[in-house]
Amino acid sequence: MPPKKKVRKRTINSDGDADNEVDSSPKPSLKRKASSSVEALEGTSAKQYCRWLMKSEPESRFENGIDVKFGIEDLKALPNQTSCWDGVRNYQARNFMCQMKEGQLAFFYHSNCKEPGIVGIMKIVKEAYVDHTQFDKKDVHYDARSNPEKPKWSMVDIQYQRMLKRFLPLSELKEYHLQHRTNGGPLKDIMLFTRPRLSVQPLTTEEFDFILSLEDQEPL
DNA sequence: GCCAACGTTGGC
DNA sequence: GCCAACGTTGGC
Repeated sequence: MPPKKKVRKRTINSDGDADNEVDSSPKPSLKRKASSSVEALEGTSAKQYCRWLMKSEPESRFENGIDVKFGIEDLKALPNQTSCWDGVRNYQARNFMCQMKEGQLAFFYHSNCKEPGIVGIMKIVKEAYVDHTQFDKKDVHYDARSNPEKPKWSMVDIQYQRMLKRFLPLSELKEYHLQHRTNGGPLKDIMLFTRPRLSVQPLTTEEFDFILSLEDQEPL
């Protein structure tokens, strides 16, 4: 088992079923099947997702008396700088995690904090497997409706890679997003703003590369 | 702490 | 299957 962490990951909800998707989003485009191909992943456009953005809270916040804080510094401090990304309780987010392949990269995003934004890069080191915290009554993300015979929730393991050369604030990403929406550009459809509450989201390589290039640019 | 957006639940 | 009520996310 990877380091046990209290990772922040979001959301509670329930129902559904185990491994086949269930995607409650009323949203038009994303309709996808559980695990399958990258192809299945993206609704209408032919975008390929092989990069990710994962949110976690770097500041203390107590849920049922348990601190859910888990920032990039916490990840860095773990043995192997590796952790499981447990606690995701949203079908869309789970389904995206199930699409992740070993070796792919993800941005570590700090949410619900003073300075929300992207702080670093991590790598998927273990593909989706059962999130044991769903059966742990003491865990913040315990899900009484999940059955061990048919677990509902999955997680992946991720490993710290590096910090970005500079912090990329949400506000700056938003400016680019708005700009690109008007004039065209790689961030015009980025889920960070089109699906603001999704805690695990895919990025196209264009989106990922553009964001990464910002670390060498002056802040807006 | 507020609150908008939106996902989930459950009555019908 | 609709939809109102409720709960959560997360920026501000």
